[in-house]
Amino acid sequence: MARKTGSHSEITGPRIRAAALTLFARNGFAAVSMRQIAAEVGVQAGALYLYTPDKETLLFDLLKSHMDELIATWDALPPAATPPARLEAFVRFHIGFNLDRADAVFLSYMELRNLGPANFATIEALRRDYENRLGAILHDGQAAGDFTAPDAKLATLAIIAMLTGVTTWYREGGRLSRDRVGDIYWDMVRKSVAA
Amino acid sequence: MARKTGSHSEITGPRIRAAALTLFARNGFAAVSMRQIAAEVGVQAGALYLYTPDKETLLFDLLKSHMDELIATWDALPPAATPPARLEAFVRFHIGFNLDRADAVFLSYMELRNLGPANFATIEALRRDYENRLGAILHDGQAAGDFTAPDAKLATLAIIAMLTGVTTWYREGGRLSRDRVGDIYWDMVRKSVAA
DNA sequence: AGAGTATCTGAACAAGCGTTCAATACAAGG
DNA sequence: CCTTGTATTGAACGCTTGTTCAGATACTCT
Repeated sequence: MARKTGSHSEITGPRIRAAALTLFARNGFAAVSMRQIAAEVGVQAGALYLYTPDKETLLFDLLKSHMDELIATWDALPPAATPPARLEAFVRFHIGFNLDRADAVFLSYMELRNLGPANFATIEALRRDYENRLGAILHDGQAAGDFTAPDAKLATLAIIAMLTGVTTWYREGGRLSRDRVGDIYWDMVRKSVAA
Repeated sequence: MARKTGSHSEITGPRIRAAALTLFARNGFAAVSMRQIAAEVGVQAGALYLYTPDKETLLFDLLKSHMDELIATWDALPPAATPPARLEAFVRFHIGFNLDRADAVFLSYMELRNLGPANFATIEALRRDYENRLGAILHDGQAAGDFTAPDAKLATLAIIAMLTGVTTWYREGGRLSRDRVGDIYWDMVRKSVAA
């Protein structure tokens, strides 16, 4: 027997990626087997190879599309007028976007080491690309006298680390709403680079 | 044949832990085999079980002794007089200690999921213990009017995430010295919770 | 109705996994 | 020199791994 009723490529493909994302984030790339992913989708392991050439590429595609979407979504937002307004927008955007995709964020920061050199370089470049958008805001604000960061590059990395950390503890329905978390972090970021 | 010349338990044990720490941090817990660890030490896989009951316990022992040492080292420092001085000491201590143990720090934040529930709870409790030391500083400073953090708990997590992030990019012999990094981060932290 | 194609199964492959254990080699003490 | 105990080997255990592929099924188009 083969081919279940009503099964289609356009359905199975996304389901495989979704299952892989969740399982990789929860258990780690190396700890998850192709058979586990297949079972989650309700399919045999062999069928996965209709959708990915191998396991590493499956991970890479997840990371790459996450980074692409992160950058594209930010770039699609209308830029605010002043550097402080742009910084506030960045803080709120980064927290909100990452909270919606906690699994992908965790993967992006933890499983890069399972990529081959070429794939690793691709994801690293995208990450730098994104960080540079924050770097540019800080640079512009410095030039305009809005900010005083002793080192723009370090401030970029420090702020991103701080914001990304939200995904490790935030729980929906907890003590604080997303907006409130955004308010508090914006207050800290604003002051940390204040002139 | 068995037992190489001059090999002793007091030497092999630490070497196993050191090799496991490096390999786990570099490749991930699940991706590293007992045979790889043994090979790194120059021993057969079976010999590892003279020093650990199983693979998970090996990981747990690494994480536990790291957390114990982190807390003990901080507690052994003479407490500074005022909350701002204590905060500065914490910032510089956390960066310095973690830079010396980048592998262990990475493990502590990434491989908790490979622990069973009991071991997981133990490490989590130690982490909270450590975070509470920063929380107490912020609380005291708030009461004394030195700081204005909108939410002490969030400020704690934000600052720790920011400081721990240093280990992901700092390279010895790079553009900035450790002290300079400490200066810059202290400046940002100080302002972020300023009254 | 029949042909063709896309989708999936189920078994197989060699390799590697964590772990156990009898046999063995060495070091130390008497 | 001989015994005792510790440290280690090397083979073996049953199981799982990523990946391949011939064959079977269901859908689509003519």
